[in-house]
Amino acid sequence: MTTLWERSRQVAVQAILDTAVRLFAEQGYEQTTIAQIAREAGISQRSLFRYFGTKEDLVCGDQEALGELLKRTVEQQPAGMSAWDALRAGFEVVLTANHPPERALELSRLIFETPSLRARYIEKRLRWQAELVPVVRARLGNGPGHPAPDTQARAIVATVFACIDTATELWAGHDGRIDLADLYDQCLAAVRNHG
Amino acid sequence: MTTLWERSRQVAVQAILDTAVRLFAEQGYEQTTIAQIAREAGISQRSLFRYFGTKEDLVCGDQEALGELLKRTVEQQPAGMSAWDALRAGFEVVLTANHPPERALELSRLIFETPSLRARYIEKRLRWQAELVPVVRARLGNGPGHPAPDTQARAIVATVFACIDTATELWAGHDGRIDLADLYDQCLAAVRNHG
DNA sequence: TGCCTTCCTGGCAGTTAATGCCAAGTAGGC
DNA sequence: GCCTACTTGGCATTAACTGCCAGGAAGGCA
Repeated sequence: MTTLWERSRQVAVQAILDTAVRLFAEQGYEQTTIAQIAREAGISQRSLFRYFGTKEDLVCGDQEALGELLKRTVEQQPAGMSAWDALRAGFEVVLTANHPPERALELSRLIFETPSLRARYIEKRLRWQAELVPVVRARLGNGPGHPAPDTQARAIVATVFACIDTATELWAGHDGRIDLADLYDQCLAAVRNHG
Repeated sequence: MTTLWERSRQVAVQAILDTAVRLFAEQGYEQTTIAQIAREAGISQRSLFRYFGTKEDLVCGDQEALGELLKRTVEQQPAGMSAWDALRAGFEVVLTANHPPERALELSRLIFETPSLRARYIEKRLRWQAELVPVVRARLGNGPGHPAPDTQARAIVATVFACIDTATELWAGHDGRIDLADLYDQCLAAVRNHG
């Protein structure tokens, strides 16, 4: 059994992560080098790259797990529920499963104020966005005219993520004082309510 | 007058661009090095970096000009026009001002299949998005209840770009056989038409 | 306890993108 | 024909990665 290895690996990952996030917050992402993180975390540069494939993964590495959770949650919503409501439910679950709010806020700020990081983050997200499309498509086709369900599903997923992104940016801008789910609802309402 | 300089610069830029895009198409983006492009274009590596700040700019470098055009076009739409229609008009203008379709298709495919390129592209797009928000906000406030116009404007802009992105990806996937503007309209309809 | 397999770790060298610096060249004004 | 402005290319350097190899620790087995 590799239990000990796994456990010490977890500890190491957490220690590196804490060091990295602290340094990023102190001196900015671009100004912090891998060498410095490795030194302060007491690990070799080479091993750091084995834990985290890239520097960006230090910030947005665990997005994959959240993407998986989102997909599963949306799938498990009752069959009658609309695609929009199912996605909204999934978003809610991911929110509660995420980092503690303080840390999430710190990470969000870092991502939003570092253009290259933000772009990478969105790019990663786009990958699991694609996996969500078939799940959403399964909830369409009820309406009378349902032209090009694939196009429809992609557009819906893309829009939901655009709103999540916008809401998160506003949330970080307000230092987390406004409820994130409320902001998301406002964004979606601005888009879907015809004026 | 720096006319001669400007002109020879234009020529040089085009020659480098052609070389780069050809090599990217032949052997892929990651597999092509700056050294190779410089060598085949008959220019020093140092100068190449002066023409194009980064390797990514060889592919999505002229996006800035399009962003400017988009913003100006949206601004100049008649005052009564809704934000959605103004953005749609801007999109249309950008489409016609873009590369010839064949080249645009090649570039789009390259961007969508190369993660680092796509990230860079997103990063650039996020910048115009931010600049468009005040322009769009100026077209709101007409409705009866207009809560948080900033949130509203951001959500609208983000959604429009999400639909542009989705439409472009579908367009590239269909080898440009389906009209891009039509795809965009379908995406937006899927989002805004309550079912 | 001693050996062996397996996996992890660190160091070293090398690649690639990107930046700063400085010397050499070239266009245009006087 | 000189002087200034601007460009170009070569050199050195940095930072993110990657491949390779030697050394070491964990766990199984006699």
